[in-house]
Amino acid sequence: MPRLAPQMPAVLAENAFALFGRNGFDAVTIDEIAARAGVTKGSFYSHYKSKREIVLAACQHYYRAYQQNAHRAIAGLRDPLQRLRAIVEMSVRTCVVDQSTRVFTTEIFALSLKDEQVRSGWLQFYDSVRELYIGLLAAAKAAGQAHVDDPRAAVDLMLAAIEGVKLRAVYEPHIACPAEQRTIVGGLMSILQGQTCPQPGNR
Amino acid sequence: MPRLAPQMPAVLAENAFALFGRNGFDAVTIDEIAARAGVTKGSFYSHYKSKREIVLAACQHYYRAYQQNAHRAIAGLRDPLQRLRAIVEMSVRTCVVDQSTRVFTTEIFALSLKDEQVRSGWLQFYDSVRELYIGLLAAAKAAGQAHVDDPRAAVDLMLAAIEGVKLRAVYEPHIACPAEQRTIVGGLMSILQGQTCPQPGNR
DNA sequence: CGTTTAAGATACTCATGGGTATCCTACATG
DNA sequence: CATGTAGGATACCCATGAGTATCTTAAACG
Repeated sequence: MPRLAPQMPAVLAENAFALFGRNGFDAVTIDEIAARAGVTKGSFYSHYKSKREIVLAACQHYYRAYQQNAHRAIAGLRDPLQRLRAIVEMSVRTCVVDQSTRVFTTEIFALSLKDEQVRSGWLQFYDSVRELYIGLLAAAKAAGQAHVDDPRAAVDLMLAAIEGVKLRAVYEPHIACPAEQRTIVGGLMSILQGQTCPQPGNR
Repeated sequence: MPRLAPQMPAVLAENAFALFGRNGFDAVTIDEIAARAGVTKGSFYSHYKSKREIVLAACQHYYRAYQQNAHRAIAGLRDPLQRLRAIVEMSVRTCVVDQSTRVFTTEIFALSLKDEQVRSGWLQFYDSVRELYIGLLAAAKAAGQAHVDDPRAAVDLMLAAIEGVKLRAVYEPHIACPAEQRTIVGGLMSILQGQTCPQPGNR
């Protein structure tokens, strides 16, 4: 084992993620990824054996970062409804407001239409997120803070709405402003809680 | 003006749409589009001057088809709530169930991240759809069939949910089954009507 | 202190596909 | 019936970027 490089695969994956999130998968070349990580194409291929592999690695990088954010967001909170709201707010903040995340996930959708492994990776990630939400919602319901019949259906619909809002943000960047964010979080929470639906400004 | 070809641009656009909806923009070559329309690349370029132009034409083709479907769906109906429900059902049917539409719109999202004209075209389309929904919802509200405070916000959230459901359908094809469709339509309607939220099976 | 080994650099190959140059052909017109 | 014109066909160019072959270098190890 020669020089300095056990962390090189991770460094490449991070840089690939950053570039993919700015320009999309196709527009980013191996040379760019390698250059951004401070190496050349030759050594890139001694860590990853194809472009597809670095794409998969970048996806894993994203999934891990999301999970960390999620658990950090609810770490200090005890109240079930507060925990639910905190994670919804975190999702809106990172998924909707951050341009790079929007681009990256949009690319994942496009690619997963053609690549089974990308698709199954996303599905696994999505399932874990869904289960997390269902658990939080069930706890809120048990505490009498939500009145929805079928937590699973409510979570599915709410997650769908988040994805849709994310797409809309591509076209209407004003969604990123705090007031809009609050409206969105309110609408999403009302889907989860199962009462008075999208009425802006229900805190 | 020589032979038979005033309809050639439209023929090319239709065939391009079909291929794009199956394989995505990048994977489809000009040769394929031309061949499917019964001509060769040379004559393709006498109708469209770049690949980008045929993509834009295919988008217009899609937008027009959607509008036609929408107005056909509500043509014979008088009751405001029925009209609203009919168009939601149509959207779920064509957007969520049809694989080709899913692929095509996903590609539009990915491309509009990079192409201003694609983005503004979609935005215009989206606005017209939104206004249509808002009008229908306002009518339903006036008839006492919906109780939402802000129809615009409700429509935005509902449309976001449709987009999200469409993406989910890529990963979970069982969404296409009639029972799931009914659940989804029910959830979407409850967002619009502004009462008891996602409870499966509310007709 | 040489030998091994793998990270890294350099310089290629080569398939792909968008775009173009050019020729052909049929129809409309005078 | 000649001629101009535009749709259509054929053959080509060429930029791009993934992947590879091969050389170099420095750390680890006996």
